[in-house]
Amino acid sequence: MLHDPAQLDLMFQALADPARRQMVDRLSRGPASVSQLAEPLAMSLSAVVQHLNLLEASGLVRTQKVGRVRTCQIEPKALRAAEHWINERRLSWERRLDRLGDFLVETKDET
Amino acid sequence: MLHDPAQLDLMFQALADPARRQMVDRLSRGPASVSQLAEPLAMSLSAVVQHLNLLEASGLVRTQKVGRVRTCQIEPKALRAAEHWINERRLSWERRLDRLGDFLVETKDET
DNA sequence: GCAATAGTTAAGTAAATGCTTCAGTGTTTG
DNA sequence: CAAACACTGAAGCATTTACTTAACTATTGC
Repeated sequence: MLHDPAQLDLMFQALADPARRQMVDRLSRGPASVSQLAEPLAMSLSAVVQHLNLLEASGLVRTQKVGRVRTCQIEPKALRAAEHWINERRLSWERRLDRLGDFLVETKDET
Repeated sequence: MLHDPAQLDLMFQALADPARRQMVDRLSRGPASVSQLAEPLAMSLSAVVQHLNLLEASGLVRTQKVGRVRTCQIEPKALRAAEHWINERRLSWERRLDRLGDFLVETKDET
């Protein structure tokens, strides 16, 4: 479910915005309400709610409402999925470089 | 230089687009020319060049022109920077959960 | 019950994004 | 040298994005 390309798309899209990354950063230090998330941001509460909805749709953040306050937390599984996508590509490249290096070493003294 | 927030911004922005991620994916399997990058994509070569320029500006891809062909490769250091950003936030959250778990275990038999 | 609090929703708008086409620029190849 | 090749750049356009304001709905505290 987390590796389906549509979800991955939403995640990277969500992480593309500085305000949303700041929200994720704040949440990485612990849960927060919508107003707490909004506090350091130079925009209306309404804008923050819209960002938060994107973050939730992407799976990066989970929220639950108790009374009138919505408490938000990070969903580490989603973060891990994005991390994993990048990591696989990087490793694929680096393994390729390693093989190339091996080949060069092997052929070095075959002149 | 890679951890400066502006560069990180460009990187996540670059990774947000599916076509650009597909290009990164292709490049993770080895270098490619602009036309080779364009081949699987359902858009004009010109559009691909525009995506490529973003990828290069973000630091994720490095290119060099020899004759009339521009050869592109992944810059693993940049990928690592994006990876690192996500990883730190996830770990920060998970460490917090661990401490919380420890606390609950420690307090359990103090009834 | 009536404020104040915490958030939600809708509508509008300016700017950014992701394309397209078209008219180039250098570079090889026959 | 001429034609094909591999891009490149500018202009234009439709859509999406990131906001804003304003009106509204639930809670909670006095």
